[in-house]
Amino acid sequence: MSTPRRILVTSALPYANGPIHIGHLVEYIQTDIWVRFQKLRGNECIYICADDTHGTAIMMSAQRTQCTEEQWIKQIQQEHMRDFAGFQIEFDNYGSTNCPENYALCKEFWQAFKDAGLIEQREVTQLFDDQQGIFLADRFVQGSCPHCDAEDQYGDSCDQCGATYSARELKNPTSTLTGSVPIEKSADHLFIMIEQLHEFLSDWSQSGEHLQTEIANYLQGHFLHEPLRDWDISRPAPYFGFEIPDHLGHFWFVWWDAPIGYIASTQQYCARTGGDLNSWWKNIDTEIHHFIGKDITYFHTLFWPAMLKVADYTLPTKVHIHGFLTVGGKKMSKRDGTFIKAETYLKHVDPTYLRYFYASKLNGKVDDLDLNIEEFVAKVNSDLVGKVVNLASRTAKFVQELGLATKYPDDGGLFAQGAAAGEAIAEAYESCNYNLAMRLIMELADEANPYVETHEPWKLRKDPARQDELQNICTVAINLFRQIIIYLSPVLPELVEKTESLLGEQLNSWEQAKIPLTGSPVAKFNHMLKRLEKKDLQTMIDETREENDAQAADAAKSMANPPAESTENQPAPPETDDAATEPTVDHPYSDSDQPLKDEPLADEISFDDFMKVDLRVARVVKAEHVEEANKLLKLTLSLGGDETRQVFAGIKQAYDPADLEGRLVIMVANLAARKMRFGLSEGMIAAAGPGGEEVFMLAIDEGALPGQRVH
RNA sequence: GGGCCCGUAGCUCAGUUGGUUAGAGCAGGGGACUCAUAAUCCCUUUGUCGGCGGUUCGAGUCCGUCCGGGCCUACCA
Repeated sequence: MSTPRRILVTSALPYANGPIHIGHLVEYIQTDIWVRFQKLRGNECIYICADDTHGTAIMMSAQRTQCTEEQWIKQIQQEHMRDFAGFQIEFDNYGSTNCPENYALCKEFWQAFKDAGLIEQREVTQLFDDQQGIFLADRFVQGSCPHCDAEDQYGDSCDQCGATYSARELKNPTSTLTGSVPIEKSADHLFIMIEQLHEFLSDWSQSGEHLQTEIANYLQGHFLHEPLRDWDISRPAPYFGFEIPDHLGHFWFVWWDAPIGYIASTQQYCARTGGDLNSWWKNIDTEIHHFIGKDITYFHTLFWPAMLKVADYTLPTKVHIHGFLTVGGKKMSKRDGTFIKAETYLKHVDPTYLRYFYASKLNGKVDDLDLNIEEFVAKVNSDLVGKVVNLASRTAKFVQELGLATKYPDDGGLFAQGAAAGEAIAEAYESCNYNLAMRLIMELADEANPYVETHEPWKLRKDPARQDELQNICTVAINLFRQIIIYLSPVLPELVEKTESLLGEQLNSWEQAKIPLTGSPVAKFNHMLKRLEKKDLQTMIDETREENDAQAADAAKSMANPPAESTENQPAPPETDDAATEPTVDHPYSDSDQPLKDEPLADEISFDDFMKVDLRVARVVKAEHVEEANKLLKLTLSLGGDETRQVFAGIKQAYDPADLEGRLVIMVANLAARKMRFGLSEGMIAAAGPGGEEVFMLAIDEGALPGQRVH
């Protein structure tokens, strides 16, 4: 065997502003599997992580719950660690970016940048919330677009006309924190002139060794083709973070200290275990592997390598970037109950299932991966229960008294074949192509079950003269099972423990899959894995929905000072920053979900589909009762000029014709005419509501003209 | 508008440096078994490999183009 590799592995630091959900878990499970695999192979490997604890959002959360930031992040960290443990994610050290080790390292990196002459001071004018005493990041300001006057736009760009601008250009700006009108205020900021590292970053990122090709292309296309912009690395007080020693009153931006937290957490690991930090972070013989989501790519592939380079630390061997989780083909959503917290999942469903399912979907690419409920159930039950566990469950009890044969019997080469497959499976794990690894392993299970089938141990059992034969058959079956469990052990640690109890043997090395187990006793077989029931998943989803409803109700109660909360980050691990975090203000209204239940959303359409519908502003020039009709009014609509349409609208119980004449409505102008009992209807009026008296027509703001199209 | 990724059986996907009649699992259909968690085993149906054009003796695999899906980013690439 080759000499053991020395490998340091990290997952992105989860932001200490919200709970872990199943989207986060894609990454932590992916990483945990990789780490367990490396350890199983005999490599020296440590898994390092920590909570990311600094920044404005944390400050706001602490304020809202009326505790100190330290109290807040401590509690969140405990929740995070509890949830990770629940999913059998095993860190060698789990720290916090808010620790003395991290501060010291931040200073060291800072000094290196100063020595290299890469820091520059400049004055920046920003909007400032006087009431809160805080500078406002773009996403914390709302106002009207300076170009098209669209209302309620954020401070960076307009989602109506697409214009980009600075927050200071917004008309009638308000702070989303307090609702007050922000003022302009200047402050000094410190910038890193990262352009000076351009050549290094091009070489490093384009070498083909460290990044997936699509990521390298992305960096080239978006950043490296032009001079790199200076990086604003400081934030003026108040800010929850580390104060910059030689610029008191200013703090390092959270993205400075967050990745350095990887090193700080390693340092804690070394202190605890008597190791040497430099042997991990300043040693070209140590591999460094970062696992991250695609949302934080450029922090880890541009800024972070630059920081390591300047401070003279080892550069990452590989940055493994994964996509987001979708559920049922759609983004996770609170409304659908698919925004499932780790905690909620664990109340209803075995974590083993999710670990296996993610493993079966992960392929080492940046593609998003989908959790489909039906597929989830089918895969887990068919593969794990039906194929793998079944092997033990159908044979173990036959040899409970006999134990395993002392000599491994002739099995027609099955075990040897499984042993030979080990290298291909290992390669698949190594390259994060777990999907392939799972397929290769299941092929082995597909060979093993027919073996049992054709040798019919249940018949031999009844014949006292053929007990040796029975023992041999079961020895083979149990060994094939054991081999499969070893290969699956990075994914399913719990199943390994159960197998260890069954066989009275520690399974902790990949090599064990090459040598059959013989002559040892077999314990009483206990159920290893329940079948996954769809109804358990449904219960979990229902509960998630209820949690969200309750949360919305709470938010409505405490709407006096709407908090800026950012727990709704996309599935990927949200190490976060002011710009990347979308502080989705949980809106204060608690509208019922009934209308959507009554009439679920229609299938998605393309833009072109939408454009087929020609909606027009029209003026009601005449409105009359239709005597024999219960629901209909006969309207004459003008599209301007001589263009008029006769439309029968089912709004009789809701509107008095006299009130309608003269007002503007929205009509579907290109709908095929329809012959009705009372005449021809040449279009429809746009309105909402269940019907009867509850019909509400669309109104349009002053200034719109009949005939104008609605876009 | 630009960039990247993707488009193979009903579903999830494999298809190695282009090479013979395109595969697996699941689902579906038929049969067998009863040790096992209504698990297992055997047999079995299905594909204009998104469309078109090109290179080649030969293309799912290379090139061009178009259509469709996703993501990223914008009057910069």
